Amino acid sequence: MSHALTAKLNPQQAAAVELPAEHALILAGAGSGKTSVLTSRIAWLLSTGQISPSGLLAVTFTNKSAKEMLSRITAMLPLNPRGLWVGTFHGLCNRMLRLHHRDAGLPEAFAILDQAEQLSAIKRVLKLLTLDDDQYPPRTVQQYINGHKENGRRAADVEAWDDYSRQLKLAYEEYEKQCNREGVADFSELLLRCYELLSYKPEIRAHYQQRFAHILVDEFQDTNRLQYAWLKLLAGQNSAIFAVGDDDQSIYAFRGANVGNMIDFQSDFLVKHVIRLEQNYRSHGNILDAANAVISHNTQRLGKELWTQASAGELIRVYEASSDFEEAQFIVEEAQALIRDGMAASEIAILYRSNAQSRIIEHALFSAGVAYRVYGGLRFFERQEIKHALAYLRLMANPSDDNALLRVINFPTRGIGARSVEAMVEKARLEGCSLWQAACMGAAGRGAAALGKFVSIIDAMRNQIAGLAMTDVVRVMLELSGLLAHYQKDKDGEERVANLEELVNAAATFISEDENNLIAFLSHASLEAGDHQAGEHEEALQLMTVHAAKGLEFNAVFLSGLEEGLFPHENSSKDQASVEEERRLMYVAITRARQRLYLTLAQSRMLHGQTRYGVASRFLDEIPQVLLKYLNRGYAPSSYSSAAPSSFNAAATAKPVAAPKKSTPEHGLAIGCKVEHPKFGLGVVTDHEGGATGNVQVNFAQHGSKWLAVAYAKLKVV
DNA sequence: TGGTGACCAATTTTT
DNA sequence: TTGGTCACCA
Repeated sequence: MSHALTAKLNPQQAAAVELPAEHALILAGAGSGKTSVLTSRIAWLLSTGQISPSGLLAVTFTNKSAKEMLSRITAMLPLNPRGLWVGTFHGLCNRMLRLHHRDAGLPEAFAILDQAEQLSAIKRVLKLLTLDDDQYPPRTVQQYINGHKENGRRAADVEAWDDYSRQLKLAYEEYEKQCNREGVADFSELLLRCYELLSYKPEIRAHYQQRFAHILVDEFQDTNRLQYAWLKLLAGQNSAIFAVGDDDQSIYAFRGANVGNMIDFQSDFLVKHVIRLEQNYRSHGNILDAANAVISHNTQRLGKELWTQASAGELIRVYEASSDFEEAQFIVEEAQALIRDGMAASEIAILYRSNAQSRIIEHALFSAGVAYRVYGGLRFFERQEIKHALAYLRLMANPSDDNALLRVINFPTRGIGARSVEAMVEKARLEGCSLWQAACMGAAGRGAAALGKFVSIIDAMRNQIAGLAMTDVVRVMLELSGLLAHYQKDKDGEERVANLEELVNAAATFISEDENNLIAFLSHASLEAGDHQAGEHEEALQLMTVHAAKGLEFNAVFLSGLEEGLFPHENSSKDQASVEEERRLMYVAITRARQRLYLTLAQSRMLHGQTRYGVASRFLDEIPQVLLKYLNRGYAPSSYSSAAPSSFNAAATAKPVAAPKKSTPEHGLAIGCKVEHPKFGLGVVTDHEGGATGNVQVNFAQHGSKWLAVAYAKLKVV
């Protein structure tokens, strides 16, 4: 068995998989088969009978990688995934806290606040303390609180020397109290609370320490201090931690990731086994050479150099555009050439340092009629209508969830205005009770009837759902709350109604894979906000930030905006540490490409409404010239057409490509063009979103402005 | 109670 | 340039 598992691995990978049950650090370079090693290790441990499934804990950062790991393991071995402790840090902490909620000092039905909900909870605290928004911006306070939690500090542990920090500390204290009163936990609370559970309850700690003989950690370079401390508590005398990570891909310091954990791990745990996975299975040689060259400029490294058995491949193409507009044009036409040559659009990525850069590229793509998909944006459980629905569900599960109550008390509107809410908040404060209890006591004056109605709606919901399946719980809620009716009445509510129906479906599928339980469903909704965007598997160009591209790979990658101030970003070019982080980001970007890499920059760029003239990024200079091929040497072309898009088949000499079509999109729907709709008549295209498969906004002469789906609306260019 | 205009700030983001 | 927030008004 063990032979079969390691047969496909290289010697370093195999060595890692078959390490003895001792602490180990695996330095896994980009594209070195990290996930295979992690899952093979698990499969090896289980199949050789060294541990039972219950003795294993594997932790990741994202649900995506947790799912990936789980599906790979269950593909190798017949296991019930539900019995396995494989999940995200937050997911596993939540699981532990649910099991021991009493010992953790949490109500059974505690709700999980996401970032946005935490922010509104903090705003309430600041209002209560009458702290000025300008001096104490809610976002700053949020960072302050999370920062302390991620370093294991409760409000009581925080030092305050001056008035300002005393106020912040006070806000933290009050926020803690509020969360406890309402029975809610934010994301960092899940970790901190679980950490405290393990440290204050020796018998629980001992139980898990004994149980988890093997703890495997993915993306170890991304762990923060608290996550590291949690791992340290969880690992007992007989546990072995198998940490996999890459210090060169540490790009999340800004949200608390501490690469230093890799060094601390080695000394704290007296790690004997450090294995480097340096053979890369993804990229051609030139791309790896460029990546190695760039990252070698960093001083703080554990040291690692990627190599490949693959050929050198093509040179890295550099294109210097005269403007951001022209840069976008170049990328689009070049990408079209690649697609024409047979490359799948979904195998082509356009990367940028900051989201703002996507606009102009999207515009160019749209004008050319090329399908594309932008990563980022709202996720399913973050949509307004879904948030409202979830708030009702949460209120049903836990009436003292004031956050949830405030969100829906007057949505759909039922005549409970700001003053009534204000009065209720004041009442709750005086009585020291929840808003729900205050609401139940009724109100004086005109607001009384409306408030009574709200209370009876919630009561009715709670009475009706007893014994119902999750889907029906959601249905009842949608009916009684009036949410569904509200959006059905709304002329632009079609999509929202569809999303609410999708929520019913989500509840249905949830039952099949988990227990039929409102609380579990709500946790699931908070911890897994869902897909970033629909149409993930559609054939389209992939647009995303370099951060979002981590972990992904593409046949061809366009890395745009290689200018000082953009990449490295100007906010990160002052001190060495942040430049090194930017350089790691560059390293991540380069190593996304399998076969072809384009580096593009623009001499002028529209930034904050002003034209800026940039200088080439220092990272460009850090790549050996021999690896680069300038597509427009001698630059400053008025039009990029001087550089003919080159064929994807590297051996072939660039074949002549048709002269670039200027603003003649294949579907003909560029902004400003006149169209005719069978029902609405004549109009002008004024805006668009989502590419050729997305929507266009048309201002119709007779019927005003409307958003229409390109694919369905029978628009004719006139 | 929702809509409008002034004003300001402006990486990267998972859970 | 864009987007978000906020005060003010019908």
